[in-house]
Amino acid sequence: MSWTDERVELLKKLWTEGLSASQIAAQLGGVSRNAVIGKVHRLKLSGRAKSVSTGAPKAKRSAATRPSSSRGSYSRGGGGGGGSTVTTVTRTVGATVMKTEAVALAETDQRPIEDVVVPISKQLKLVELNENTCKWPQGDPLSEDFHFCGHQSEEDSPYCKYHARLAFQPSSERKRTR
DNA sequence: CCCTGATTCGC
DNA sequence: GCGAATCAGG
Repeated sequence: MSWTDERVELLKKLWTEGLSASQIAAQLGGVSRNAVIGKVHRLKLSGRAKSVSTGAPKAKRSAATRPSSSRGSYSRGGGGGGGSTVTTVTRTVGATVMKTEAVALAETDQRPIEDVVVPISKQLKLVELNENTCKWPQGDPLSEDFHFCGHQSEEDSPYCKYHARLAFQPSSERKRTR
């Protein structure tokens, strides 16, 4: 996956909105959170809402300790999560703000899709969408290549583990209060 | 252990 | 330029 102009714009937008790197990575699809962070740095828009303390820089990164081998694949797996079944996607297309609501059922019955979901053509590449299929939308709902995650989801969750935590977790906001 | 961003460096 | 590996922290 390359960084097209559109993808970069979305990256900037989401980053500015305060989404985490992993969230953005999932939204963009096809890239890891590291890729997102790396791109963010290259675009020189790391700071965000954070204030950088001036006067006491603690840059002590020593890459000399990094092993020169051991390159592997990046994969994640597991299960868990569960709760909400409604996903709201808000995208800005040109000068028009589109809001798409996708209702997904985790039961043995899923019909409401044909009524509420995606204003585009039919179900297009709407895979099978079983109760064990992750229903996380990927891509632009207005585009032909719009599709769903489709990965195996837990029986109690409409999403796979990765998307599940992205869907209902305040992320950074959940930092413990003390 | 889960996550977050930051940095370095081989490609 | 890209992103995996790694670090440092919550």
